[in-house]
Amino acid sequence: MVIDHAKPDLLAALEDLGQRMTRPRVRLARYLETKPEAFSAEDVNTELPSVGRATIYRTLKLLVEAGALCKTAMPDGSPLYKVDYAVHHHHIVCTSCGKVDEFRHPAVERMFRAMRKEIPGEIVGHRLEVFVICVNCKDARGRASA
Amino acid sequence: MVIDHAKPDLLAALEDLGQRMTRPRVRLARYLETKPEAFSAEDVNTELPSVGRATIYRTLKLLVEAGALCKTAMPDGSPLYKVDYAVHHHHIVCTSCGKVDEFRHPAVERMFRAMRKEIPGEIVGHRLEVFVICVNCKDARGRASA
DNA sequence: CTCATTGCAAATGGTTTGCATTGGG
DNA sequence: CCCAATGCAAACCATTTGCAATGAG
Repeated sequence: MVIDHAKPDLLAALEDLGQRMTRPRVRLARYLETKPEAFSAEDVNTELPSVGRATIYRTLKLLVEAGALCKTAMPDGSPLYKVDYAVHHHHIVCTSCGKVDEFRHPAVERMFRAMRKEIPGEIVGHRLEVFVICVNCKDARGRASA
Repeated sequence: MVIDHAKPDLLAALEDLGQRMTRPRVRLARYLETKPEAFSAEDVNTELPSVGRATIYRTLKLLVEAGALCKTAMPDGSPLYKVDYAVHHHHIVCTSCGKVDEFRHPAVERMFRAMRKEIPGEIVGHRLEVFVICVNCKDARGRASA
């Protein structure tokens, strides 16, 4: 059910939006494509000092609009970005290490179909996140307290 | 499926947490109990000038911990509070007027049960919001463009 | 009385903006 | 060339915090 990674193409996504291929954007795209894990805007700002903070925020927003990146959030609401590997999915966020996995499950689609029929008004979107302590973090705890 | 309102008791919730019943807290609780709709912390700060901003933020946090208030968010992530009327539920947020309804649906519980079996790691929480254009807003649009 | 709580005002921190400069097409 | 895009620094703004004064138990 957890979805395997596929190759993203962030530059193509920007091109689709009719955006110019500037040097900072290419740098950002290349950098993000190497990132298997979720990250915050500030992470990028720290790890990619050759691109200005404003450009990072502006480009992340573009990439989310383009559907190449998705924006989740920790339980406290602080935003988390992740390169988008699957068409339609939701997120499993480890509250301990911040790792984000994508998942898809028939029960989820079933649920939304059922709700669509019964909720008054027009459904325009949704947000679904599952918070976990991932197996790695769980193991680490076991070891620490042993 | 949309849940009907019942009477909340915010003061009791604070008492359960072993908190003192101070004047500002009583004022806040009374005020919130009259609010049928969702609100932001800043809304309260504006509409209840007799209570300091810091106390408002501190008390809202307490009430969320106590389970008397729940914290949702708009699609852009800006937080929204709402008096909690049902035991376990999720939210339908109108992106046009900000109205928040509570709902509960067997398909939702089924979905989480199914996921619990298949997700690696221990599930510690979740977030589910459905964004809609509510019937009122839809009507208003129809009238405007007619 | 004592210590939790308050309220102010200042600090914080992530995000956005104004504007002169740069560089892609 | 021209205008979109950049980068810096300042502005923003919701939220948090330090601390002296207050008041609940």
